[in-house]
Amino acid sequence: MKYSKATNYALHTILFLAKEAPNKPVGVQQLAEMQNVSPTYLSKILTKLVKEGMINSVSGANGGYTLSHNWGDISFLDIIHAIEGKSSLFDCCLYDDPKCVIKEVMLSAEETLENELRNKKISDLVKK
Amino acid sequence: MKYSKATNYALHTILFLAKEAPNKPVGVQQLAEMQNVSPTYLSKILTKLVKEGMINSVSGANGGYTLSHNWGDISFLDIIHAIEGKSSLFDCCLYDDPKCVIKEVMLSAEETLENELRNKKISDLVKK
DNA sequence: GCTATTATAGATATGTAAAGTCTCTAATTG
DNA sequence: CAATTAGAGACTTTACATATCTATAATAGC
Repeated sequence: MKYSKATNYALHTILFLAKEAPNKPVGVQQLAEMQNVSPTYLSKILTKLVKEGMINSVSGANGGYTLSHNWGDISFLDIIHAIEGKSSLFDCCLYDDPKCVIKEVMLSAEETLENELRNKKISDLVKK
Repeated sequence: MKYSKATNYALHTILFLAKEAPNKPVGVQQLAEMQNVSPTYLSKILTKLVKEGMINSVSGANGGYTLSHNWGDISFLDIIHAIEGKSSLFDCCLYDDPKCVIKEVMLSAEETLENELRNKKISDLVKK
C-alpha cells in the first residue's frame, strides 16, 4: 500500500502556489515542468482540487490556477481525500461483521493517522 | 491506497490460531474455507509469516500451521510488514530532496500510525 | 469578431501490482 | 508405500494507477 504519485503532485502543487504565487494564476504547463509530469495528466489531478474548492482555475490566456481564498484551512488530509478518495484503508470481513476486533483496531489506527494529517495545514509550511 | 486483502487474511488467520488452536496444527484447507479464499493462495501468504517466524508449519498428514512459541509478542505492525513489506507509504520528491517539508509531514504521520499498530498485539485481542 | 492561450472532458493506451490458479515437489504420518 | 499436507514456480486474470491524445469550452488581447 502506498500513496499515489497523484497525491504527491497535488501536495507539491498546492504548496508551490501557497509559497510562490498565492494570488496570480500559474499555468499547468509551468507546474508540470517543475514536477516532471505531463501537463494533461497534472491538469486532470488539479481539476479534482478545483472541484473540492481548494484551488480555482481560470481559462484563457494568462489563465491558470490560483489558491482559493480560504486556502489557509487546507490540510494534508483534505488534499489526500480529494485525490485518493475517502474510503477506508482497510476492508475487513467479507460479510462485514460489525464486531470484528481486527477491524476495530485498524479503523482506530486509521483515525489516528487522519487526525494527524488533518491538523497539518499547508499554511503551516509556508510560515517558516 | 488500501491495505491488501492478503494482509486481511494474514491477520484473521493468526487471530484464529491464537484464539482457537494455540497449539495443535490447523491445515490451510480449513483456514481457507473459513475465509472464502483458495488454499493455494492462502498458503502463499502464510509462508511469508512462517519465514518471519510468526507461525510454524508442519508438513505431512495431520500437519498444518501453529503459532510460534513467542506469539504473544506479535503485533499488527509485524504482520502488516510481513505481508506488505516495509517500504514507506509515501514516495516524495523525484530527486529525493532530504529537506522536503511535505515528506517530513508524511513520514511523521506514518510513524504515528506505525507506533499505534506496533502497540497492538494479537494477544491483546485474545484475552477478552 | 478573430486568434492565441489555457483549462476540461472523454476515450484510449500502457504499466504494474494484487489476486488467484495450476502443477509439481518435498516432507511427514501411519 | 500411500495418503496427506506445505512449499515453490510459472502462469493468468483483474484492477488500478499513470499516463496520452484529441476535441471542446472559456477567456484575454488585439
